[in-house]
Amino acid sequence: MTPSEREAFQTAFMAWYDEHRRDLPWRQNQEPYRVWLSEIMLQQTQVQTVIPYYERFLATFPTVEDLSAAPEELLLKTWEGLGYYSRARNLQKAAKQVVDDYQGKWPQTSAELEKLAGIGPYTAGAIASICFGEVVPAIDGNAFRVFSRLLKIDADIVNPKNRSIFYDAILPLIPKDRPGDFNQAVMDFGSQVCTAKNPTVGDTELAPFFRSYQDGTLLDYPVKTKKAKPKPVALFAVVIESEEGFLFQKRPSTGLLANLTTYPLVMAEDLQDGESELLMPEEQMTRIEAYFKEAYGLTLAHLKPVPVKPVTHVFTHLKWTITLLSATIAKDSDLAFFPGEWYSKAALAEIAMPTVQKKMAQRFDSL
DNA sequence: AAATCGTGGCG
DNA sequence: TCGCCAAGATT
Repeated sequence: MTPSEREAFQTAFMAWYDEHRRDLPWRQNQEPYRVWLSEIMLQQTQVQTVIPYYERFLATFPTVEDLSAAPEELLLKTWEGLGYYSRARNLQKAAKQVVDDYQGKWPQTSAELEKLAGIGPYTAGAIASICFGEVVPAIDGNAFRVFSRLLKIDADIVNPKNRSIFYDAILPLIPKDRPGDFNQAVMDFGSQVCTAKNPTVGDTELAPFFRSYQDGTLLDYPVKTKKAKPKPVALFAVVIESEEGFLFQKRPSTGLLANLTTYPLVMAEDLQDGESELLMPEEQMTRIEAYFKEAYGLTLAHLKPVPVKPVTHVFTHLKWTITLLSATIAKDSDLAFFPGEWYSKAALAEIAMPTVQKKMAQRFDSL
């Protein structure tokens, strides 16, 4: 873009923002704690989903000090259902960093912000520009879409190496007096006008600036390679009830659904010995009993299928199909080798369960 | 550097 | 039902 072109674009773009700017809870002021929290929640998550979580989280943890001192159980419970749970753990790590390493005063540059847990290049740019006026791009999916279409940038946005191409293209377009507004304008324009499907760029004053719109190639951008589809995984969930309540399993502290609680789960794959021979239902039940004995020292009784449809749940890279079983165990069973415990209905309300567990419970309760 | 890590909405 | 998408970061 020529300098005069660039200036015309900036003027039109900021004018669009001044007229169409969304009024969002995290835009009430520019306190870093509030902006940071919103940016973490908004990673890969839509505004509509985030709003109620944001309000609840702020009410529960009003300051960075409150968050740094929060019990993990309450932290996860407040995050329950939002997904990508490492965000919640990193949120508290970063809160502790701010309190302990920065004496409760937020670092004010994108470079320093990136040292905090869970803050990468996008989030650092967003906070630095919005809260501290740093002239730096905040390159998210919206930015990739808007600027690939504006400038007809052919670089594959999936390849991290290409991020610098966008960085270099966007940086000179940022008005030096309004970097935070510019980045937020990109988000609003990207999510309301320059959308993935049914974009309406042509209805705005910005249309003349969009090179891809001018030549009818708007929908050819951004260029991105396709992702692999979720890999199918078969599991069994064993619903075990006693006078103490239900037996729930706490997942490991790393990996999928880390630290969350579900019915005891067994991957069908872990029941096979050698080759991928399909097991008959009878044989599967026998092996599940053996598995509980070997892995946890627990003896299952009355193991049988629950007569409901299997529960399916799609993650980013996995598709779970879960067959529900029910069983009992002796009430004096030793749980020393089982990573979980009995939960009464009241106790269940206090702990964080992933959506897939809620689905399973709902399916089981539909009997 | 490719894989991992949730969930809800929409065509 | 399915594929794609939504304010990415971490390993």
